[in-house]
Amino acid sequence: MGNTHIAESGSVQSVDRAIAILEILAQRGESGVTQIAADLAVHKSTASRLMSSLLAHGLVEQVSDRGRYRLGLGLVRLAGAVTSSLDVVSGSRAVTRALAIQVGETVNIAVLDNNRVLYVDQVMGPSMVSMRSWLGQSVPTHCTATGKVLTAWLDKPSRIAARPDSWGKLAPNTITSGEALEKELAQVRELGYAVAYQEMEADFVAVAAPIRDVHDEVAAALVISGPASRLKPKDFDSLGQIVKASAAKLSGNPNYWRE
Amino acid sequence: MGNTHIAESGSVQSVDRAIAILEILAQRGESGVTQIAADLAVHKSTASRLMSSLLAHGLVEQVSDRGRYRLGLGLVRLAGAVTSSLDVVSGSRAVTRALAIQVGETVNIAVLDNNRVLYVDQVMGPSMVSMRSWLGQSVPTHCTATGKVLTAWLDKPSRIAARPDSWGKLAPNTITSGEALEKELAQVRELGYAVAYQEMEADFVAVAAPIRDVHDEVAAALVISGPASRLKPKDFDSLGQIVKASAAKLSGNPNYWRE
DNA sequence: ATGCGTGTTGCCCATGGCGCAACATTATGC
DNA sequence: GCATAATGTTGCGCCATGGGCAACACGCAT
Repeated sequence: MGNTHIAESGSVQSVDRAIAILEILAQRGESGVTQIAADLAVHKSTASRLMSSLLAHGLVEQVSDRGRYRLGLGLVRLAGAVTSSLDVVSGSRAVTRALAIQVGETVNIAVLDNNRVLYVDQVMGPSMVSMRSWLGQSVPTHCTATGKVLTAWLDKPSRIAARPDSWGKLAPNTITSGEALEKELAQVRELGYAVAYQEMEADFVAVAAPIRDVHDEVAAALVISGPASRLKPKDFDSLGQIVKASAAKLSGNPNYWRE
Repeated sequence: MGNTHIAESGSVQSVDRAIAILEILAQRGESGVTQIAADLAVHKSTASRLMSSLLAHGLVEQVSDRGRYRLGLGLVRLAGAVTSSLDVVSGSRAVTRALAIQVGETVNIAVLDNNRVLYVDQVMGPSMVSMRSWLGQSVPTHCTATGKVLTAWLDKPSRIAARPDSWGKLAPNTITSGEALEKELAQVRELGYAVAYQEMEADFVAVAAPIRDVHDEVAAALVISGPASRLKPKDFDSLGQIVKASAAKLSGNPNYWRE
């Protein structure tokens, strides 16, 4: 995220600055007025007034009087409206709940967002091991089943843009080169689903399939996840077919899964 | 939420307007530029430019070209940073996961927000029936265990301000008068926990206890919930004691659960 | 083909956003 | 305990930006 915003048609500079503050706080956790002013290259009185507006609406809050600021719960309220409207329009939760019951694991929906995976809805399965809140989390594309599904059908320049900055080994089976990833994505296109078997985290397994828009393009990914002790390689193809079937029910929705 | 913003020291009018747009879209689902302009009492070119800034940052998106707007997934990303930081600072998820395992039901944390209950974190239990995403949802105070906990220890004018606008019967046991609610809240203060037994929804039961700040004031509520077929009246007191014990572990955290 | 409504954008000007300076408060070092 | 430094806030005045107007492009209904 660039700190200086190049003026473009129709944008409002002070609104852009206020949103940049939210993005800085999302990355840093907490910041003071002086630090925010430095990041935005504005005077600290400017930063103080922008923070004041965000504070008044609950989008930021002060950690202590005359101290540092952090993101506020007003954002949780607004995000709740987003996830509710995802369901209102697509009816996705009926499908995701049925899938969670059928396979007994956590189910999520994710989209591609700034070349990373963003989890936008979640239904948890009965497992204790998978008690984890993915909603709102952002993860890399190369080591997640959702990321593979969201990128496999992109053109090559776009697939390359979505690759990680570094190929560190995050888990026993992390893909660590562009070549290996291209072969993996070719297989995803052939099978119609993706698997991540202990690639982002040890013991963590996910199976994902594409949710397509009316133009048959991949708009989102439907994914089930759980521990390796329960999701074994011999089951991957049957699970893949099940997830594909559920994702197909969510595909073809006009005016929804658009980026 | 008033549409006209009375200028106050340190606030930035165009930022206030942009946030007001987000709040309108949260309430309405979708809106057009002309409608937003009318709500804000500004020219539609002003509304169009404000929307353009929000669009550029992903806080809104267009449902279709030259059409209506809705809240964007950028808010889900920002909210994810909020719920992650709740855990980072308070370590609440270790406690909420342990509680979910212990009682086998869904666990949530909620705060009082604009005289309503706002769910800010969630761990789901093993039950299929309780598969429901509360995160970001806002519900009334009088018919929820969390709402009773969040309001019981307020002074009387604040308790009255938190009452619903109407006393409609939402479920078999909905409280339908201020007098009955006052008696209920007195009992909550005495027991140290609250129960909602089929009050907001049929078959839905919740047991909540207060999370207190360093000043011993109620900052948030910890709640377990599930269906009436599993959570029976004879169990309420033991469940209440268990939730109180878990809430106590989350209490006394400086600089966190502040409103 | 025409009329209507919506959303966008160039232009210009009035105003609101901003930087400066001063101040209050808190934290830090000695 | 005191002096200094750093942070955040706020009054003031200026000017750069936000915003209204008008014109335009587009989609839809008739």
